[in-house]
Amino acid sequence: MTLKLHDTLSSCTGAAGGDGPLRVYSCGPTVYDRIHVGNARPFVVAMTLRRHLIRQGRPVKVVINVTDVNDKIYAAARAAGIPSPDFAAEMTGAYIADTDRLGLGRPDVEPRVTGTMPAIIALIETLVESGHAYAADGDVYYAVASFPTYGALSRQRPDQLLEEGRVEVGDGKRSPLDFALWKARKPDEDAWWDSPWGPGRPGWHIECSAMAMAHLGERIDVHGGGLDLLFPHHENERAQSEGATGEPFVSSWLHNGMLRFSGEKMSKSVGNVARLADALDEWGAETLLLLFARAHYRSPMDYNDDTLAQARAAGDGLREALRALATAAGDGSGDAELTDEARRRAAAFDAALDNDLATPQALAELHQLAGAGNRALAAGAVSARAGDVVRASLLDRLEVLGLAGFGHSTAAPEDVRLLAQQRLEARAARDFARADMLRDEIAARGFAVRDAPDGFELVPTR
RNA sequence: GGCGACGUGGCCGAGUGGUUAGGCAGCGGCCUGCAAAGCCGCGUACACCAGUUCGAUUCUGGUCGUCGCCUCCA
Repeated sequence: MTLKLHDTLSSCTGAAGGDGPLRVYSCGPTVYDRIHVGNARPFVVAMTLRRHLIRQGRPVKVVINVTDVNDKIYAAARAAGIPSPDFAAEMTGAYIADTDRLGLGRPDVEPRVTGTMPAIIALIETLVESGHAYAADGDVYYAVASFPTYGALSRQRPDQLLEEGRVEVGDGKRSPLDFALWKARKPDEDAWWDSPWGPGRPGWHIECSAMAMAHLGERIDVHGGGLDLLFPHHENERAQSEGATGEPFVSSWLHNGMLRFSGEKMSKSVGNVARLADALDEWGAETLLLLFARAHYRSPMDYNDDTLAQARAAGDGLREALRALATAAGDGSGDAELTDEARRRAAAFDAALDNDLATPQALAELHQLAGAGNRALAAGAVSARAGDVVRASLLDRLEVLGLAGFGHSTAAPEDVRLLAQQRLEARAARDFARADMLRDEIAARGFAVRDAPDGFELVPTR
């Protein structure tokens, strides 16, 4: 099985990675605020890829950085009245905590800009020495004209960009297209580092080149991030990295589509954001993960109550199937057919993910298996043993998507069981008014009661 | 204006030159005291206009529309 990914540079879908661990770098957040749901998408994509490969025993190394020095951080810290390093540390902690709640685990390395300063400065020095960069009054700029294929990744033409005249003209810049690798310290900036060019801090793009190379080497397999980072961020990263090494930097540039909120991109600058933590509070990790998985990572996707409710409903179906399989006690006449289908669907799930992380299709395989299980179960044809096998195979793949929690069932507490028992008795006495009242009471305590041949079943609501 | 992505049934979302993706919602039925869950049945969609073809949702050209980037942005 070969992993194929779509590469933005070539706009082709092709084999990703060779021998050795798949080296994946994905642009993480700038921690000037709590992250929103859109910020979580590249994290989910990278971690899904990681989990998919790990489940199959294929080696992978995922690096997602944290940008903890930046203009916006200075500004936000100032507004909050605390030192910017403290502010950045606090927000970094919040980012870790928020993404932890998704239940996808952590990347292998999560480097901070502030912890990578020597590598960043060394990379800038290399670029200066090789003529790709020049110093000017304590700033250092990348000379875009020195990189012939600048614009190839984002399909921008340098002459066209210049014509637009929208690029910022810096004081010491030779060309308006040039961008800062190092920025001299400004008087009100309370975090800075010494460098050959004087005190200051790195520009936005150089950090990612340095961190990727520091942890994955000069050539990496996959570089991910939001489509909105394509230009200028990734274009500049490519120019820096390849300028420094003279070699191709990335085999597959992976760009995820934007989340749309009310028809527009969810973005802090637009102001239409839903914080990840709030979304998790309201909908839970599983519904959010399912929402992401239901759309291909490159497609734009709508984030709203309707799409979330649909994701939740789809999840409920899988949850039900798992619950039912756990209670299988049939004659086993359908075992062979069902376990065979489970094998086929599981393989198809893997193949779908190998095909440019086609999560909607992968999910469809699971839904089909769930349906097959329900049908066989309804026919009383599934033995307890086969039920377990199929259930385990379903959970095994759901785990890749972070959805193994669908298999957990909350046992009803004693008081709820007592109410259900009383309802059973009321029904036996044909006191249906009382039975319905007890059902409402049970519902108020978070459980749905279902009649079963041998009594009742209590299922947690949500 | 430049560059790019995309337009599939009520919604989400695969896919293919001629044969049912799947899910959710909806309707009818089975089951149930009523439900819930599950099962059975039901929708012939592919933006528009031309062209190629025996045949196009799938190929070609054009039109329209949506979104993104071109500026901090996942």
